[in-house]
Amino acid sequence: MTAEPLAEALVLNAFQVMGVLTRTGAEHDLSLTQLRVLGILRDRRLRVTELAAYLGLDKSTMSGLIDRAERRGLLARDKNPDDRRAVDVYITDAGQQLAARLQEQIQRALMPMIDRLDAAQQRRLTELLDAASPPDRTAAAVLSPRADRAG
Amino acid sequence: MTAEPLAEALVLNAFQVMGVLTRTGAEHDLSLTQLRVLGILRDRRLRVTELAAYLGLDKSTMSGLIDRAERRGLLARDKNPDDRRAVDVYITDAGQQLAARLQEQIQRALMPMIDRLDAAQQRRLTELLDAASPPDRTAAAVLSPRADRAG
DNA sequence: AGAAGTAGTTTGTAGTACCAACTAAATCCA
DNA sequence: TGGATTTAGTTGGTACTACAAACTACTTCT
Repeated sequence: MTAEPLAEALVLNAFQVMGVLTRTGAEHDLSLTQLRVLGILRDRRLRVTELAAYLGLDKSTMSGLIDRAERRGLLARDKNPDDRRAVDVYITDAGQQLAARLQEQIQRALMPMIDRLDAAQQRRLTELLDAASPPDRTAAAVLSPRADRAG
Repeated sequence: MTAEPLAEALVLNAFQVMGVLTRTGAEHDLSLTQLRVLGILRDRRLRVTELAAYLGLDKSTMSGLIDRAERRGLLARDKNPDDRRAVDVYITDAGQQLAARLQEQIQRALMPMIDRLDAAQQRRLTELLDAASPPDRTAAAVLSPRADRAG
């Protein structure tokens, strides 16, 4: 009782969307985190620590995450020429292709939800979600590159 | 291009909400999954396999999850009297209290998002999210008990 | 130049999640 | 009825995720 119904709806909705992301990732043997990494690096080259900051993870966690993605040929490391302690991480062509395929697939998988609304409702929902979103740059891009610039 | 902006908004929003849930859970040493288990069992007593089905997890995963929650005194097991192969899982008083506290905390943590909208917008967003949600009973309750009955 | 700080990796531990193999109990069927 | 099959749950093995602490290499500060 007195439960904030919008909070309820947001949480329920988030679980549904995360379910889509998790299942889509799983089809390609990617965890949610790996999905985010791929999405973030789609249009950026970042240092290990920057990447960790985007994801809110420890740098030691990033090391392993990058190792495994690198072994799969999705990401690669480069020594940073300006600061020789630093390591830049970037997405490979194979990673780029996979990211594009994931984007399509995620959009397709979200269509059942989207199609329950007519065009006007879709526009309105988009507006309201955008309005509710704090301008938070740690919220990772997962679909289009630059998604997190929109906030 | 041709990127579905609503898909984008839904994903971004989902990450923001999941961030809140993850952080709130972490404050109490609960993973997202444990959070969901607690939410689901708030008003239900389920067998291990039913619980696994709700969460989309393997029953062997459930065993471990329940073990750890039981060790912490949040859940308990009971032999099912009707089917002696089956094991019922239920929430303890301590678990119930923790779940209530989590609900409050999650709602509070979502307020920054909610407060960006005025009352009419909040109502509208709730309606649209509900309208977009497929009537999916595997989408778990996390806040109020019975959240998943609303769909 | 030496001290302090920063970037990233490595190591160790715990939790999550799967699959395959197993035990115990229920159901099927013949 | 009584053995074969199916179902419920646990156990054991493996891989990934994540953190903290310790460590190396490099940079920056004084």
